[in-house]
Formats: sequence, structure tokens, C-alpha cells
Amino acid sequence: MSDEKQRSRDRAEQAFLESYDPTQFEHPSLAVDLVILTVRDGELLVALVRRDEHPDKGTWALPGGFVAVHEGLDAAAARVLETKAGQRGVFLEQLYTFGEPGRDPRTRVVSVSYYALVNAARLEGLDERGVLLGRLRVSWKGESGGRVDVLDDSGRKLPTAFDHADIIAMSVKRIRGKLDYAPIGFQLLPATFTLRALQNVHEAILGTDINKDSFRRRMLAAGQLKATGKYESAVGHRPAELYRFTRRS
Amino acid sequence: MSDEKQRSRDRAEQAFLESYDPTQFEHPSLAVDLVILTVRDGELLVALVRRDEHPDKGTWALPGGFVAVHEGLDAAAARVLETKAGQRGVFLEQLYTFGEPGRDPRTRVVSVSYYALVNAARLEGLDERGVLLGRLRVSWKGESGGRVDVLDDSGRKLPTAFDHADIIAMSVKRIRGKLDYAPIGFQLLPATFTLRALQNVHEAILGTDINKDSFRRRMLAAGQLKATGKYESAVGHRPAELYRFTRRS
DNA sequence: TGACTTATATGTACAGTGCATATATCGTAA
DNA sequence: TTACGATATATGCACTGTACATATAAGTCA
Repeated sequence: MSDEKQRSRDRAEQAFLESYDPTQFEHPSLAVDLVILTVRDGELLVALVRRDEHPDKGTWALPGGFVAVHEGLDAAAARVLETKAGQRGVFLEQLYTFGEPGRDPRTRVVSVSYYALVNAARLEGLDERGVLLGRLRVSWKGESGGRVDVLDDSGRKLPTAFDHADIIAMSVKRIRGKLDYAPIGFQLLPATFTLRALQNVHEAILGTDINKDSFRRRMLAAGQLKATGKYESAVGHRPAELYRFTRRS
Repeated sequence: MSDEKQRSRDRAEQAFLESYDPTQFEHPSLAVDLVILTVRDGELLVALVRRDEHPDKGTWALPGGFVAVHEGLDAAAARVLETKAGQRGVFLEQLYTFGEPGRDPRTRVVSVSYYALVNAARLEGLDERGVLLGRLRVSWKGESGGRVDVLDDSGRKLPTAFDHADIIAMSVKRIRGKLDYAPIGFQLLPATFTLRALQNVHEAILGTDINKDSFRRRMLAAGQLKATGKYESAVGHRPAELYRFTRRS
């Protein structure tokens, strides 16, 4: 394209944009979808709700909702988190925005996805409210990314709605990367915990075994764990000390 | 809230969502904004366009545009990148979605931001098309995040539109973090380059000096640089070998 | 030709990690 | 009561990657 033609095209584009009133034309719908993650018995779990309507009726979807016209994105995500899963004040962070045309067959929906990290104990009893905790089977090593499958308690693969499997996969990729430099593991544990419990959480997220001694030293050297002086009990072996997360050593 | 009340509220929410037709109600406008970054003379630069209309008339804004109803987000970003900056096939990745109510005083606009990395030579002459390359002054160390200022050639601080300074700041935070584990520096260089040039790019992005020997060994050990056997010339000292980026060693 | 500048190569100290070993402290069962 | 199994905790050592220092190579320019 010649410079002259390019400039002409630029002027046309600029004129278009300046006269463009975004409230006047049809534009995509905006939703938030939440990947609520937890770790229980060394397994990474994700909260899903069953779709009762077409399309994708009977499949399992991420909890989500539409963003109201004057509602912030973080606020919409927090609202969905409380309404669908009864959680407040937990770790919640924006993940990625999915907006391919056709990802929702009904209409154009752009979804801003968030991921939340919740202590498993706080999600007890949610099955009575229609929320299922699916087990994540991650098919790749490291932080490269790839496919995930969601399994039920018996190990059967659950069908997922729309592109929600992609969203879940990206959340796993994100927390695997984040685990290396940010203290997020404790978000999935009670207020006090043993180093072994923290290591189990890391192993569940990373999908690999971690050297125990190195992990201990690394965590203690980071200066973000504070010994409480208390110990676990009734464990059939020497009890481990309980630690608490602290921002500054 | 009691469980009974909670369940009742859930049912109401569910009924609302099932009857909700997103095409029927007003919802936010959707835009993309691009942080086009380059490095020239050891400085990190960002492409900005002057706002000719109110609000924020006369301030400098990121190139952006509205997302068409059936246009993908990546496609919209690529369209803006080509229309506003004449670039195709360069590194372009989604950054974050900004959607606070009030970020645009006219109407509710949710902006999916992208960042692009472009070799400075490809951005020559864009000032004739109204694009200014602002110098970034980053006020924090490491990957923690914080404020950025945009300066013109004389070092004067440029006023930025809306929340675009926040978007730029997040892009800097992102590439600083990404530089540690992903080969993105070469995106800002010609096809062949010296190790010194690559180091200059890294230093401009990180805002710190890097030990030269360690940097050399680290880059060569990563196995993603291939020696071309050719050398720079007319540099007033011993010429350095030119390298090429390669995905696998 | 020699001074100057930067590239490239090599050596050393130090920090972080993986691995092995030794000791401590619980529950449990003979 | 005691022996045993299990895991926690502490310490030492080898290996690796990085920061820093030193030495040599190869250009330009006065």
C-alpha cells in the first residue's frame, strides 16, 4: 500500500471513529466467568455448575454472570463468587478475556475470566447448592500450557460447556507460573498449616514431586512464613510445627 | 445470611439469568487499546496518538478502537495495529481488561488491552501519521508495578488520556516479568543482532544494568540464539558476532 | 604503529538446590 | 514398658548458575 493510500485510509478511519457513538450500535455482551480452584487430598479441584438449558444442556460450566452496565469487572466477579459459591474476601484475580466469535452459539458474548483460590474447607456442602468440585487432570508439564480434563469422583470425564475447558487450562497455567514467585499457596490452606501441607498444595498445582528439604529451605528463606510455636497432634509420627503466612518477615 | 435465605436468593438469581436475554438490555461498549512498545537508543518507547476531541482533548492516548459485533478480540487488536501503526505480523499479546465504571467519562467502555513489541526501525516515519513515540520513565524496580510517566523528546511530561497510564504501567510490569523466562527481547531487534544489542534491550526494559558476562552465558546457554558467522562492521573496536533467534538449538 | 575500545575466553567466589545422613518425637503394637 | 515405624528437623556435601575479576583478541583511529 502506498503512503498516500495509507494516509487516506487513516483519515477515513479517524473520521469514522470520531463520529462513532458506541451506545448507538450493537456491541458484544459482556460476562464474567470464574475458575474457583481448591486443593483437597493432594488433588486440584475446580467448581462447576450444571447447565440446565440449551445450548450445551447437561454439560458442566464455570460459574458466571453478565456484567451490569455500571458494574466494575472486579465487582461483577466478586458478586458471582458470593452468589454462586458463597465466598467473600478470598483471593480473586483477573485471568484473561475470551472473545472469539462463536464461543457462545446464542449470541456474541465476551467473557472476562477470573480465578479464585479457596481453602477446601470453605467449599464444604456446596454440592447441595448444585456446585460440583471436579478433579483436574492436567496433561502437560511445566508452564507451557495445554489441555485439561475434568473428572468426577469416579474418574469419569465430565463434558464442559463452551470454551470453559480452555479457561480452566489457562488458569492452571497461570497459577503454575505464579507459584514460582508469588506466595499464593497459603490461599488454599487454613490460617495455620504445616510445611508438609504447603508442599502438598504446591505439588498438586505443579503436578510434580518437590524435594522436601529444598522446599523447606526455600519457603523459610523467603521470609513470609512465621512459626507459631504450636504443633499438629495425633498424627502417628513426630508432629510438625504450624506456620502462619506473614507479608514481611 | 441463613442457608435458607441464601438458597432463595440463588433461585432468584438463577431464574433471572435464565430469562436474561443479553441482546435485549444495554451493556458496556467494548474496545481494544494497544501498548506498542519499542526500544531505541537504550530507551523504552511507547506509541501514542493525540486526542483531538473532548474529553481529554490534547492529551496523548493509546491507539485503540471499538470491537465490532462479530470481530474476535485478537482480530480487533491486529486491525488497530495495522490501521494505526502500519504493523503486521509482529508480537501481539493480550495484556489485561480494564473496566472500571467511569474510566471513560462519556459512556461505559470496557477496554481489552494488548501489547505489541516492534523493532524500532519499523516505526520510522510514523510521526508523520500523528503517532508519537513517548519515552517511558518507570518509577519502580523489579516486577512489583507502580507508576510510569511518558516524556517527550525534551524530557517534558506528557499528559495521558483516561487510564492509559495504568495500562502502560501494566504492560511494563508484564514484559519485565516475561523477560525472565520467555525469549521476547529479540522481538525488538532486527533479524540479526549482537549480544550487546540484546543486552541493551534487556537493560532498557528492566531499567537496570546487567552483568555482561553472565548475560552472555545465560543467553547462549538458553540455546535459542544461533551464531551467523557474520560480524558487525565500522564500530571503532573489535566487531561482535551477529546472532539470530531460533526456536530450538 | 600504538593507543583505545569493545568482544570473547577463562578462573574464582558465592548462593541456591538436590541429595544423603543423622537425630528427634510422636503414635502404636508387642 | 519398650521396640518399632513414621515423619520432622538439622546438617553436610556435590553440583549448577551467576557475579565479578582478569587476560587476550580484533577492530578503528590519530
